[in-house]
Amino acid sequence: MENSPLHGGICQQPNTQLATASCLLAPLPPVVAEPQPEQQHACTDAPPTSLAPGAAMSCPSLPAAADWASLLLPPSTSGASEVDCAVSAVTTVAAGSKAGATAGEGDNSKTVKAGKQGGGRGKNKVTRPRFAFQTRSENDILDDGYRWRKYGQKAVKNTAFPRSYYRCTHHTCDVKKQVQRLAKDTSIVVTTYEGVHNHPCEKLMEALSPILKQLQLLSQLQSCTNQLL
DNA sequence: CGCGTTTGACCCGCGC
DNA sequence: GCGCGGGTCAAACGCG
Ligand SMILES: [Zn+2]
Repeated sequence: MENSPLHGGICQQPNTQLATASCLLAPLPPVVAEPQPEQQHACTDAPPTSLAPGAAMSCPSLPAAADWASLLLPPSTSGASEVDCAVSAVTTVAAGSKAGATAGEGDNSKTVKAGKQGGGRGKNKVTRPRFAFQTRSENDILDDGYRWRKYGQKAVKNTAFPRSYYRCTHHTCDVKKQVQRLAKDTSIVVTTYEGVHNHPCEKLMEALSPILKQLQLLSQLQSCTNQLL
């Protein structure tokens, strides 16, 4: 079942804006942060494919924000394989630049053993959400705004290209992600995030600070205006 | 020197 | 019990 790890309708939207919005909405959206003046054009949109049973992921024509919100917190408990409802949407990333392209994403609570070397005897099974993203990019390394440290690389069966394992460098954060390319479509990179960041993404903040500043300014201005009225 | 990547070894669950 | 496949560790190495 390694093939077609994601299924479902395709929801796609402009990346940069989209990424920013989702980041603001959710505390830890694994999205790209670099607001690059990239021309983002919608990739080939496909007609809504039949969703797999259990994946009640519907992507009606909604504003980007709403769409993502629904994507980020789907109440439905899906019972599929690894990444349950992985909506596939591929955003094209221009080569040479790290523009964000997000694709599908599935939430899955997987039981993983927490204990490890040296006395982690606890059968402590922690369930943490997993999100799968698919990106069409020539570049392997996509900067999503967080800092990752690679801790492993392994070749998986039936996959010509190795899979890389990354971990968030924050001490208070043990989010992991793995990146691999599709065997057939070399141009597609699948990124699977595991867990949630419990810290802000400073890169995103940095990129956003001017905008936020201006927002504050506008807010003040508005309040002043209201008082005058 | 501090930090991130490389890379083989190790571990562990699972199927036979 | 053993082999395999996938995930992680950690020493060594490289770079700014
Ligand atoms: Zn993190």
